[in-house]
Amino acid sequence: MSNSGVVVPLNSKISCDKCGVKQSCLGRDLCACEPARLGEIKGPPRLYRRGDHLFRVGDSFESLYVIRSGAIKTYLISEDGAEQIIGFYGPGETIGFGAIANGQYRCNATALDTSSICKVSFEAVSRLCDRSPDTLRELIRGISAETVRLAEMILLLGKKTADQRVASFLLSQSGHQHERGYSATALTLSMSRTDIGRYLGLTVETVSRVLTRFQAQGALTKDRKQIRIRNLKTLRRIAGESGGDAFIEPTGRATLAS
Amino acid sequence: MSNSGVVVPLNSKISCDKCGVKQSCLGRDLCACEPARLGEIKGPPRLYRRGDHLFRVGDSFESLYVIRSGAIKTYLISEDGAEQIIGFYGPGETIGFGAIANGQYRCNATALDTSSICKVSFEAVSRLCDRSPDTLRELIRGISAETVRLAEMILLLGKKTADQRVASFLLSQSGHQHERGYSATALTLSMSRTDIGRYLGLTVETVSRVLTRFQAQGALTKDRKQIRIRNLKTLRRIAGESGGDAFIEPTGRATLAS
DNA sequence: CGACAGATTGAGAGACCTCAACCAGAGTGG
DNA sequence: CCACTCTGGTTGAGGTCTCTCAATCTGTCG
Repeated sequence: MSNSGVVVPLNSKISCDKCGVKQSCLGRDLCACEPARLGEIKGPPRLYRRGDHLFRVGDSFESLYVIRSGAIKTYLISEDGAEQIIGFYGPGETIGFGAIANGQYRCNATALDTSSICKVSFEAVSRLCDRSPDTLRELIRGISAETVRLAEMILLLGKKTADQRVASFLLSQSGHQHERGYSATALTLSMSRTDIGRYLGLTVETVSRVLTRFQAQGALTKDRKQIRIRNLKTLRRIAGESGGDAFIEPTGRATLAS
Repeated sequence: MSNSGVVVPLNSKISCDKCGVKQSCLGRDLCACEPARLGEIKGPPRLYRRGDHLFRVGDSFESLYVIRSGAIKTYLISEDGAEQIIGFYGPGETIGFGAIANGQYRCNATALDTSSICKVSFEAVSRLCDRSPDTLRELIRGISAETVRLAEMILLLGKKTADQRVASFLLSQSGHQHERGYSATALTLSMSRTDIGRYLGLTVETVSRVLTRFQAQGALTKDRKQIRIRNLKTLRRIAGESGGDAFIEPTGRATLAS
């Protein structure tokens, strides 16, 4: 796109050097290798507002998107109009991998919050890969990791109860926030209850009820999008993760410590 | 299938030239580029019997596996021991992508039938990628396509009814068989009802009941693993695919033609 | 303040699961 | 050849987890 920075209050001259997510950005070496053509291969971070779309199913594929800040969801729409969220993504993560295969984006991507996103030309990344094995390895590892995440999502949707799904989701959020240097127990969710449901294959009401029950059981406290985990071990046990003194009643629903 | 007509005693000298799936095999150019080291980078096809494992979760990653013939399933085991099948794979398909990210296989893979499989050293493929952009593109496209398939699976598990799941599954099988030059309506399933259930997030009983109902409705006839699709359009409508004169009752279950 | 979207809570319904019995075909061994 | 076993598939009855429908509540925004 343009380097002129009209749309965006962000400084178009922001250097990749100082970017907070550069260590996980596929474009980082592009800056070093082809600084003169930077504008061509990797636009300046653009700002998306809540609800803005990065791309939609069927859009022709040009770029991967690297998230500098904010939160993005990707989703599919079923024939009868229902929305299934495929993933929530945050700073440092890259989206758009599915489009590589056939030149079209295969899901929709929209901002959950105001987000700063770098568009990275896939053509440029490909070129870079020819010379930089590191970049190539990073790209392939990124897509590979995504397949693992999706497979685990399939396990969750295919086999887990509502309690397990919500607990797993919270633990996952906790992990991500922790990785990014935030508290592992004081979560600030960027998505609505509705979106949590659309992600976990549950209705809003079920999500709400489960959270309420978790709160009643002392596993967490909640206030809108602020979730404070009070008992990580309990959540782990409910989620069915090992390491949480896992104990699942043979008959079904996970039980809390008596 | 086999070039020589003999199923078992595979000749280690089998040439990639004559391989039936060479057009979709990542290793195909390895033969041409490094024929002298072929045995090192790409073993001869090995035969796996029903139930044999190609790899398990946690095994250290060395190779991708290209299916020459037969059928493979990949699966995960949940904390409480339930098996969720992630995918069924047939001739020409490559598995093991998830292991690239962190050097360990992240799912289990086992043969559903006697299968002929080529192990392709990932290290060798990587090396080849440095010189062959085509191979690289193929590798990346393969993984990318897998993320798309997994995302669609998530949509199925998160949003679809048992009827829709089974219908989608049958249509998918139909498509694959058709691609491979077989009938699109006379299906020979390589997996058990139990495995279909483990794939679709349903119990065996539900799968069985749905198939029985489809048969009663004239959409198909079944005999063990032989499924003959009698009305493709009806199946498409049930699956909720466009192009099948889609009509879904607002309240829920898809209806058949009256 | 009124309108509105998001979240919560309740009551009832339904799709799928669980438990259980029964059946069919493929081996196995006497 | 015929029990016998065993695995996989089908069918039935009943239970329940989650959904649907609906009402209420809360914080936000104009």
